[in-house]
Amino acid sequence: MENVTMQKLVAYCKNRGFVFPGSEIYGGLANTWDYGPLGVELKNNIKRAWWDYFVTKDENSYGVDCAILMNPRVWEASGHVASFSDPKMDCKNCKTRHRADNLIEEYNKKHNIEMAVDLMSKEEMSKYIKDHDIKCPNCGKCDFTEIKNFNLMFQTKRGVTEDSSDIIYLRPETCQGEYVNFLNVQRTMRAKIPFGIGQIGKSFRNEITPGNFIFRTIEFEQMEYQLFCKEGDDEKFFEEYKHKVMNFYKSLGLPAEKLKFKDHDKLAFYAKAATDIVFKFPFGWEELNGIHNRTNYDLSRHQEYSGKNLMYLDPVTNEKFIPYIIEFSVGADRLFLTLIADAYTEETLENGETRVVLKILPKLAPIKVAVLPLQKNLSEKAREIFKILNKKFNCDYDESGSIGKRYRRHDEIGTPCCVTVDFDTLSDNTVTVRDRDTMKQERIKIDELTSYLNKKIYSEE
RNA sequence: GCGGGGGUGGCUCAGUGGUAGAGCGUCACCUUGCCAAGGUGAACGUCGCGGGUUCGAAUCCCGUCCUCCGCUCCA
Repeated sequence: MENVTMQKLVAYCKNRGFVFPGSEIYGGLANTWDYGPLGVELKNNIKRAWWDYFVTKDENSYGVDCAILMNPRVWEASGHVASFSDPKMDCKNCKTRHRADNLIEEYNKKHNIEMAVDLMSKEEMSKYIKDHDIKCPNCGKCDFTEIKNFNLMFQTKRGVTEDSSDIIYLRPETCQGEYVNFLNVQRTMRAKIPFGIGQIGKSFRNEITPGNFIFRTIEFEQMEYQLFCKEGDDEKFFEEYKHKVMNFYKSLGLPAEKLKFKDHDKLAFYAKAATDIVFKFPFGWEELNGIHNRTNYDLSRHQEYSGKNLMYLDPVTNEKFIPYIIEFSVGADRLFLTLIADAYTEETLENGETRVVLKILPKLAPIKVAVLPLQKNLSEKAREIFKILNKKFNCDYDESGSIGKRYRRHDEIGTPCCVTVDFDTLSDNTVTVRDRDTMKQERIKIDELTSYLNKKIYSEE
């Protein structure tokens, strides 16, 4: 169980209908993945659990669902246009990669030259490097490839004519939608600070090196939450939410020993404090969830760039101020991987055989109940029961193969309960309910089946 | 982006220039009274894609895409 490899997880996800490589029949498209029939159920359950926990069941939280395409000025205000794009080039001699602007700045510093490197075009930078014989810091040769701009934001064009002024971006994070709607939410919900806005939606990043299956992809779904609070309360809420978020992951069944906090060594320019919750993936401890104290940077910038007043008026004290923001963010895809990696289990049975079990929390399981006739000539009764249960639960009906084989099939995809119909069912209206984890069986009356399963699948304790 | 390995039925792979294979899985029928039993039969491949060499290419050459490992990168 400890040595589950990524290779195994990818194969499992593909073979069982959780996740397929994107555009597979055309040879694929790197770092895109499609969720299959079981995957989409699991992912929806994960999103629902997050939404319930942070938005629906929190009195001071509101949800939004914002447009992926936003006015390009948003990304100028956020800093993405300026700092999400790097001029990169490779040394032809030693094959290392460098940022052209950094090399020029270092050179200028050494030679006491003052100039605005930010304003140089890539052609100018190339020429400058050649003219001044700026050398590769790794091997000492001056022999570079052309400079390429790596902009981590995907661009597209609005309008039918191709004009550079029509460039718009696919959002690289969802939170700007919450910021620009801060006043709309506050006004319409008559919200008082502190309050929060949550959003689940797709984001896009032209990552240079994505990888590790769905851990880092160029298109991904974020679940982000912004708490708006008063300056001075920010540190208190930062601490409070760190633990609230950690408790959420534990409530999904993730073990404490595979989760820990990790403070950032260096902070992003907008942040006052940043802590990650990291998870022990098969490829090491990596970020699952980020928590940031973004100060009033975002709303201040939007106030500056939009020219609109984004001050909050405290109705009690009549103070006016720009709220501080505590943000936490997790990828739905990354949480999906986390849960699958943790739940995937290969178990050795008493008879020496192994079974694969997806030990996922029942409420997250893609299929809740499987209805299985012991033999095919019991299918009429079994289908009757299936029809009753399928109104309430995501159910599967399976009559092919031996009963043991069908149990194993459902263990493998995490189905918490199997309902087996046998000949006694015809006379006494009871069925066998078999538990995924313990493999134990109970005899339950059909009348009581729905409430029995409901309790077993959705009870929190 | 760089270096190296790889791409053949759904999966794991064999096949070094001469009629595309195996195991597992899937489906049908038989059998089967609770934890991957067995039998019979069937379906599924333009060998990643494009071009070239050749009488003939899964096999040799070129390009390209995808993938794995390492580096680089990841406000």
